[in-house]
Amino acid sequence: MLEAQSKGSVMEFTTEDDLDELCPVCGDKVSGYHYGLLTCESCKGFFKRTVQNNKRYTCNQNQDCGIDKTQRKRCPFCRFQKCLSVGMRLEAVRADRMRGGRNKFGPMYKRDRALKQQKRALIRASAFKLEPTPPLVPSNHSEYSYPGSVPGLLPPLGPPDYDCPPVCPPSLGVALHSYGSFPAQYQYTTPTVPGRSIKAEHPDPYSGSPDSSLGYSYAEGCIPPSPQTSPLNPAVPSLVLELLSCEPDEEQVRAKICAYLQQEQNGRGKLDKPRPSNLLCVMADQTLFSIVEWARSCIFFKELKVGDQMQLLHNCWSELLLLDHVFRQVHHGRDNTLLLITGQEIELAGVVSDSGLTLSGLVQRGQELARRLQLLQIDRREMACLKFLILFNPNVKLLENQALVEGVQEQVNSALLEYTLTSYPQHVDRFSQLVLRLPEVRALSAQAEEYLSSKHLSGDVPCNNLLIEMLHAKRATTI
DNA sequence: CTAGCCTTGATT
DNA sequence: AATCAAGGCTAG
Repeated sequence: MLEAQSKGSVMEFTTEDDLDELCPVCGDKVSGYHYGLLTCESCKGFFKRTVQNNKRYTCNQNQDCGIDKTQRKRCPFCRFQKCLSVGMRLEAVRADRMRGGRNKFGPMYKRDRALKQQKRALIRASAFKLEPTPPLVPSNHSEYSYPGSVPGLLPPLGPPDYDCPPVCPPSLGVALHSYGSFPAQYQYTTPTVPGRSIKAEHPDPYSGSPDSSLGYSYAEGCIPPSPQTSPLNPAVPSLVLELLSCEPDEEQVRAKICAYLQQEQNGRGKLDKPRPSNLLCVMADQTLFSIVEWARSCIFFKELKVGDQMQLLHNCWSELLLLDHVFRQVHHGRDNTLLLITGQEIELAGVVSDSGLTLSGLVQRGQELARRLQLLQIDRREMACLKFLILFNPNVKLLENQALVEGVQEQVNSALLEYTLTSYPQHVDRFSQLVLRLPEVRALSAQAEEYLSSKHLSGDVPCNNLLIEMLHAKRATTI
């Protein structure tokens, strides 16, 4: 506990991992991530046996038996119900019984870890400063708050240390390829699936109905009373959760960009101070890199050939960039300052007065957009969906795999619709309120591109970078 | 059946 | 080479 006093680095003691948590099914000791979440070894085995062998149980009581470490053996029916209700994933049980390797939940586990760690850090932080203010963010829709946005605690642009001095080659092609070419992703061919209705681990993205992604059929009479998924989400469509799990870790992105800017600053002599506009440009450029990184690791997107990926990104990079900015302002929740991706705040009034008419107009329209989304109390799931709707734009022509793009657009659309209807039933036109923002995003981003282009032509934006490359590519390829 | 321990193998 | 979540094995 001595460490905590010297608050040199928050990341110092990441020890005492998640293994001290309790199994959400029975409360036993957790042994790792199993089928979607942290569970104990016995519930892992139980879940596996049940799904693999297509077990059907019945409850002798009222289907509400308490499940704990000592009683878990008593009623397998209720135990399995509990497994499902806490979120264990049927899809993670492999239809072909292939051993080893990893499945598509890998990134989700990673993200979950990061979140838990972040939460612990927040708890520690608030424990040390005896602050009687419970919530950071009034909105109870967002599951996490911005760590960088704690007012008055803005770091001086210097994250701890570490990794990747990003020697970024300013090319989308390189950025996309640096992944290595995607090996048509391993898919477990499911040659002989003995009469079971469980989908393979890697279902074809658009083979089935977007809903009912749990292709598990309950035996007659064993249907759970009403899957009131007890603790958290009221039946969030699984696709929405999937999209949410693709979201990058905000803090990591921030740290990376801060590190880059810091390095950049050290690189040039202390003499010439970079003009603010220049700095913003570099910041935007790095943000764009992070967006490309997000995209290429996204479900569906990573199935596309690099050519198609480039087409899609060329089409929507500025929209995604704009949306990233706007979402940040939504969370930030102050209309007199802008929150930058680095965590810094700048006075809105200053921006407006210092910049030309066009730029200040753009900024203000961005603020307007943020305000409307804020009034809606848009949540992170919805944000994730909107990003996909922008990325998978079926209007982009000449794609090799047009069908996937159209399919994804459709699926995300209906998943978002379902989500808004079930999670905000009192808010009937929420879905259209959300989707109607997209044309605005499109229009505003087009204006921003034009502005950037003019600045580039007049030599005011010296950066030779991804930003500019995208600008040119779009002009060349979009229809 | 249960649950602890073992083997696998893609990913990092 | 290490990781770690899948599946497998087998006493109790």
